[in-house]
Amino acid sequence: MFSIGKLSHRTGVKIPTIRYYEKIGLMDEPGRNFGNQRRYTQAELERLSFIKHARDLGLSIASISDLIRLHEHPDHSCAAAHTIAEAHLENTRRKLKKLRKLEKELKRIISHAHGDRINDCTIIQTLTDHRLCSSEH
Amino acid sequence: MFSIGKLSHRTGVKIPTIRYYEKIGLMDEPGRNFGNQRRYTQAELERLSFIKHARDLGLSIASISDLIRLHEHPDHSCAAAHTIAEAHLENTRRKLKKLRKLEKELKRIISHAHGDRINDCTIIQTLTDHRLCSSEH
DNA sequence: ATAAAACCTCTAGCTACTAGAGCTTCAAGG
DNA sequence: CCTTGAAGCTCTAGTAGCTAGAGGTTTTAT
Repeated sequence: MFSIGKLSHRTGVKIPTIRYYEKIGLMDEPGRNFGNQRRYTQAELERLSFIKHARDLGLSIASISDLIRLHEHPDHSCAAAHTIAEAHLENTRRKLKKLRKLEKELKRIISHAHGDRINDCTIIQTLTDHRLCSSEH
Repeated sequence: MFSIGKLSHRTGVKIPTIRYYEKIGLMDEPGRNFGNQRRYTQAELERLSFIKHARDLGLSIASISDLIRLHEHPDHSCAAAHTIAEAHLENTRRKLKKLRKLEKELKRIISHAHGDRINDCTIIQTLTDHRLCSSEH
């Protein structure tokens, strides 16, 4: 049995976050001791690790919720889990693509590659006038 | 003079968002016509374009607010604008780095590269047990 | 016995919007 | 001039995923 503090320490999930997960139903309500403090089982620790791990990988709470539901069905469909993960990978790739573009554009703006003089504050100029941008974004 | 609808159309910023920007002070309160409807000037259109562009590049409202303040000071410091942009580029790069790691890890989990059998639902397994991960994340 | 650390609940705040209700004003056609 | 539909108005509440703070109780260690 773990106190919420121990659980937090073991998983790296902050205490208020654990209580928040409980509130939104991502974690089940744990048992309580005589003083009304939460006591967690090993299974609950594992559940929280799962959540933490998935969050670290960028999955939304909704997706994690789905995964947990799949996990709890003894005849759970791996294909469905696969689909969720693939969708998230796709999502991650889209974000990557966008970020790469942004990085490029920011780099260009900062290095005032398109200007002649140094001190015209090309940063503000470029931001004001979209036509000064090299590419769509 | 532009109505809020025209402004929205020209900049690509949604009407409720424009009103939101006004509420938080990012856009100044515009003039009104006799029927109490907002009328925007060319300068206000440019301001909104600036904001839109900066948001598209991923800058936070707070940073944009800072940039606008710099912009409004006639003796504005380009160095300060540079600093804000650089900080944001740094930020973007950090995110990129993290996303790249996530993508790699997701790909690995999905292709169950580490498992032998196909149908153990390695996705859920791996998520439950961090030790099955290849790298830190 | 006492003091500090850990726990409890509850509310409100954060970012950056978005949606909806219920109302008023504007612009164009008849 | 009147009507009708589009566009505008304000206000509140909701979204994701937490985080912070107030004000109280329980546990733990000395």
